[in-house]
Amino acid sequence: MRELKETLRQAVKDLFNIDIEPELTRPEEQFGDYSTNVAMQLAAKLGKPPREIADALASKLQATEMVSKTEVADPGFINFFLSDRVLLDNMKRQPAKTYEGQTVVVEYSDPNPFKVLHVGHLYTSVVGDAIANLFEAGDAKVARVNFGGDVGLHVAKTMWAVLNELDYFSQNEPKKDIETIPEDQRNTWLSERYVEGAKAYEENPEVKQMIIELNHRIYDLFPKDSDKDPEFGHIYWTTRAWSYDYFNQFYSQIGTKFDKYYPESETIELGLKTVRENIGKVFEESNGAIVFKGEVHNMHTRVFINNQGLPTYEAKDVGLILKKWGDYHFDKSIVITGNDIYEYMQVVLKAIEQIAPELAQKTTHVTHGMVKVAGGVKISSRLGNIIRAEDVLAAANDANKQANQRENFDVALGAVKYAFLKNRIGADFIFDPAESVKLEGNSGPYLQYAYVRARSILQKSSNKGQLLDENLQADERSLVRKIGEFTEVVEQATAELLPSHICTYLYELAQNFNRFYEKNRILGDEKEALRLKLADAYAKTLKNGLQLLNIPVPEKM
RNA sequence: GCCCCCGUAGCUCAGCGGAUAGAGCAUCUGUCUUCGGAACAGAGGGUCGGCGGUUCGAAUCCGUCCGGGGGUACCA
Repeated sequence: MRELKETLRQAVKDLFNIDIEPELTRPEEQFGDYSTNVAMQLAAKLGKPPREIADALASKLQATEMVSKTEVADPGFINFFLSDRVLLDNMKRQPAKTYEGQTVVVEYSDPNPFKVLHVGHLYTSVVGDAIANLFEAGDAKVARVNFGGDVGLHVAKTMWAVLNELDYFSQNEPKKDIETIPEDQRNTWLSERYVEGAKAYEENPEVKQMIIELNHRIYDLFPKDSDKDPEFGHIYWTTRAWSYDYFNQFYSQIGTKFDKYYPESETIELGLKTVRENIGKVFEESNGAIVFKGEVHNMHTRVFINNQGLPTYEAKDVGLILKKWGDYHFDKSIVITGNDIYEYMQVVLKAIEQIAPELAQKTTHVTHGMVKVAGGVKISSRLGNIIRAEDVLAAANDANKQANQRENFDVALGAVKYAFLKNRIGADFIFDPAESVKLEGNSGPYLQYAYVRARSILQKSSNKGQLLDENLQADERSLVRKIGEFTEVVEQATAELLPSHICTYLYELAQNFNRFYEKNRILGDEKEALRLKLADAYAKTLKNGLQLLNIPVPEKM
């Protein structure tokens, strides 16, 4: 409420000749629509009791068009009650265009080709989508990007097992053709190879050596040229394509769409070049490797180029940040990852800060916790004791089907997404697929259903509703007040990078409406016109909010 | 050892400097032949991990201790 803040600032200036930035908060409903603590802040400065200051300010602010009532409460809160007119107008507000003209790059999900998508990928995809959407709501130009390791030791491990499976290490001729793997099994088959390769790498020194050599051979395929190492190249490029197909298919299933994939292979050249150019300035040689000494910055040392001359993840990340900059010239770059790589990223960003300070300064690293699945989802030991992303969705879908004797993937997906999003980003949390689809209480389906109900009422009437009657009764007023908070919540969620605020708000909003709806008629009531308008504003807000979270909004369930 | 994150009701989590600490689930009690009840109303249940400090005011900020998780040179 910019206007109210201005009025307040002016009043403080007039009365006490002090310039302050007054704080306006949303108090509990009983206390009013907005509240300020300026009197407490000024008390020490003025040497007066806060209550006295509050009284003076309140009487000065008594009668304005916006505010119908001002109250002072102990120890010195000033509470403002908005007029019904203003409250009704607030329902029409749009989120502030805080990021107009800005470009925001959001990187998330980041699965590695040749490996399986697990719950963690599902989680960061959901959270990343929501954060990206929030910035779009603030009018930013948003690029959703995805970084993944198509080169590196994990790929070499997979390729070893692939070659082994295709008889490349035996005397048998001819070798098996990669294309003979049935299409619907390809991705699982490939993920199993990774687990196999990783195991062999640990257990068999001979294999370990082969894998290390394969790693070089993979790097040597780049830059891409179909004539390089043709037989091996064919297998690599074919299986790599399988992985990206699988990713795209999965993302489309959950309604995610990336603007750009950054395979690690595309960041190597720039990463290596940048690190090498800065040896002696930022990086130094140590035991044959190129490292960044973090200790002077109260961090730890990390290797950027290993003693075989290959880039580690660190050098690739340097390349990635520079690539992103070249592609987007972003105002803000957000990278969402698990909190296990917090310290790692601190070091990388510190290194980049020495090379391109403005890029480090524009980058925000959001770290999230681990999703611990409570039960009801199978754990795949063949794929390395992980919970696959697709199994989580399947479990939610089954639970929903059982509870409702009917399949509706939108509901299952909404349940999972909401269960993920309602938690504050940061700490580990437990996800219970059965609980999330229960459709009661604070859940995605509750909100979807709330929307469906409201739409159903609206569709029964040809009356579009009107705001003729501006005398709101208590529960009408409460609903209007809540709807009007939406844009503020969106702005806060964006600024704090916390979509969970939207979840909390939407649930409170739906409860508010359900309470109203329980006690009052809409259709056929003498206040039908007003109430239809409220129901319409409510439904639209609910839909906007769910769409911001990228949760499906079905019209019927 | 050093660094980072987490510890709020039986369980899962909100709240992150303000007014009696909130919700969902679970337990118990009501409403109820619905504008779609996947709802609504109510009850019980809390040393906000412990101890200090800062502040008019601390679950929230700082210090310290305890408990859990993660990171700490050629993995990502």
